[in-house]
Amino acid sequence: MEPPAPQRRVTIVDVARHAQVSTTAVSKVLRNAYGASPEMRAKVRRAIDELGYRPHAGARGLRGQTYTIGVMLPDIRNPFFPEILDGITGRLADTDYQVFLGPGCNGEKEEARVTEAMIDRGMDGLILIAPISPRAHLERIASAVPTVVVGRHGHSSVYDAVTDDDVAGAFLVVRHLADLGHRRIAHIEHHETDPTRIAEMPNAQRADGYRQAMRSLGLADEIDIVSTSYTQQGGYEGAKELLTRPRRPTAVFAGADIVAMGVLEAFTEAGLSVPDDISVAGYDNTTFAAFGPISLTSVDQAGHEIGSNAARILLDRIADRQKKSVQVKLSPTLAPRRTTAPPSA
Amino acid sequence: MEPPAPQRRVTIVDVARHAQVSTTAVSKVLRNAYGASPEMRAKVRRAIDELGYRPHAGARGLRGQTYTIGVMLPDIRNPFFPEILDGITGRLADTDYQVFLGPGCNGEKEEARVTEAMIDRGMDGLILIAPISPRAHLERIASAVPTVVVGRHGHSSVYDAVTDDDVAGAFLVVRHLADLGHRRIAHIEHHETDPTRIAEMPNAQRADGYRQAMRSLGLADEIDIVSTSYTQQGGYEGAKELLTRPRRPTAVFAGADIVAMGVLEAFTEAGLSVPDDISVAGYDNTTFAAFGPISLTSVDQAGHEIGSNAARILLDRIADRQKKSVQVKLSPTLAPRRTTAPPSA
DNA sequence: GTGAAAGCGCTAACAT
DNA sequence: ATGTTAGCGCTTTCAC
Repeated sequence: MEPPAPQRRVTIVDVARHAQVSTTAVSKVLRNAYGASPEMRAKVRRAIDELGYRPHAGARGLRGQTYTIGVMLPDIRNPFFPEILDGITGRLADTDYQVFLGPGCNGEKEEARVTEAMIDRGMDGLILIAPISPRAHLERIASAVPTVVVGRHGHSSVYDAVTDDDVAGAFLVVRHLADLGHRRIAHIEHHETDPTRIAEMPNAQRADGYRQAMRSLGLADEIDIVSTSYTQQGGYEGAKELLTRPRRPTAVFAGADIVAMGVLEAFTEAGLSVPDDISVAGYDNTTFAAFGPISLTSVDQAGHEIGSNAARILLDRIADRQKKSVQVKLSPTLAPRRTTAPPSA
Repeated sequence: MEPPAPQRRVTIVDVARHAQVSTTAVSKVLRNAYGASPEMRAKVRRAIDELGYRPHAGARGLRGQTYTIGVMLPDIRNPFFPEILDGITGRLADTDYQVFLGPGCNGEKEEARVTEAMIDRGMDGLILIAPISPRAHLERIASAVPTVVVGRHGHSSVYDAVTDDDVAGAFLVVRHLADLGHRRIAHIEHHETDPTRIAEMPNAQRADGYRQAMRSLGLADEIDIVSTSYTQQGGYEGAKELLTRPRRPTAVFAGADIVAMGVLEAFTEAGLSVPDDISVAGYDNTTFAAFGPISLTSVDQAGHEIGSNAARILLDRIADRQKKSVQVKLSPTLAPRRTTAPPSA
């Protein structure tokens, strides 16, 4: 009775021996590198299949790459992020790269922990989605590993950036509401404290776009912004506050679908009917917004394209770390639904 | 003008030199291993801080552990999974382990790709949430790396398992509806084809629980199951079919909240009022269900506990790979809301 | 309690 | 085109 041998993993040495070639040859085949004849390639591939060999990423990383891409996103619960993710994995599907996600991070400290963990694991590239860390920190990360930042406006020479045009998105909403006949259009924004970060954050851009749009439509006097947060709770509170106005707005532009959810909840509680008594629009065009019984007018960010662009740019940068940084700004579209209608008055 | 040195990473050798000790000593301190005096520990820790040293996980993995836990989950979009995830990360927060998620996998092939990628990256343990791969494949994975399977019933001697009692959950719903006075209670289940897998899947258990509950309440004649899938589309189609019944059910138990969403959509379209004309209950108690304007009666699976239990058990198994496998079955509770009410007739 | 040295699986530089 | 060899950063014997 032999003790059950703790089955050693098949290594490149086993493959080399089995194929009667050197380990170098195997390595070259694995990486599709120059310097292996077709016959050699065939021989090696056969051996790989027969032995069920799979390279050990950690060992590869010690000298070369790990073929691993890390994606950091702030909150798994936000139904917009899966769209981006699909775009990323779609673009990477027929490459040797494998994607791993960091667990949701809510604060700067969490972001730092996750990005460090990714770097420590030798990941070849990072995609940071809507990070809140200061730009200096992002640049430190990017100088350690190829990095694409998604959802931060502004230009960096160290990292590449993919954004959606949030100003344009806000314009779409305001114009849509104005076209319906609304004048008293209020906005609920995410309160931003950090002065260095403010100009780069999508939420600030949306509020800015709202202001610009209102002015350009001659509605400057009607500008009405409530500052809470991009959460359901924030939407709820913001809506409550808007209901106390002497002249109640006839339409509310929430900075995110999740905020609109809170708004809808508050209005339902207050006995208001949407859109008969008041119109509501969101941002992100989440599945929530698309859900029939809710049918929320929203802005579609083309998350899939954002993701595939980010992945493509990251691969380019991995291939050439010296190349000039790239900025891509995509254009949103409006998804008009049943929560917006002409004002009753 | 020096060319900007491509800043080499700080290694254990740098730390050892800086602290005037051997690399062995540093390694011991890192792993809290036996054989280092308090003074030595202090000295090394100081050097680590001063140099900003962080161990390279890939290199560690070549000999020991990578301090990485992989979590695979079928679909990021399902709002139930983040709860489990929070439970996992919460339990792991003050350990040295870092969690990474595989990107959503929908099929067996995808699951295999992700789990292989995790193993190839030397992950120390895996948590597989609601996997659909055949049991034999799960056991193969588990024999390569410590594994906890979440949401699969049945007992394995190779992997540990954490489940929620789906039969009990179905009972909760049926009893709740019966208590309200319903008799014609229909169920929408996820169609399962694979005969070997069927007994292990939560969806099958829920359908089973529904049948048992109906019988035990003397409603065996009213059993009415529509077989579609656990998607919004599946709920929509299932509801459509139920509406064609000669004697329409007065209540529908959807096997998952996402299914209930589709049911609600179909009923809204058909001009039916919920719960006045017909009651609807879901399963999972997602944020969707809790959302005020929807307010869906649902079953709460205590996702957080599921996650923390899975993480705890995984750590135990990493510590002792020979120990007997463990099964934990948690108990669900009912979250009654506004989509269920006494039947009108 | 401490350190020297071997080696984990792979790639890259350097022969041939 | 192919093979030999050094070494990536760390942990682990095994001496002392």
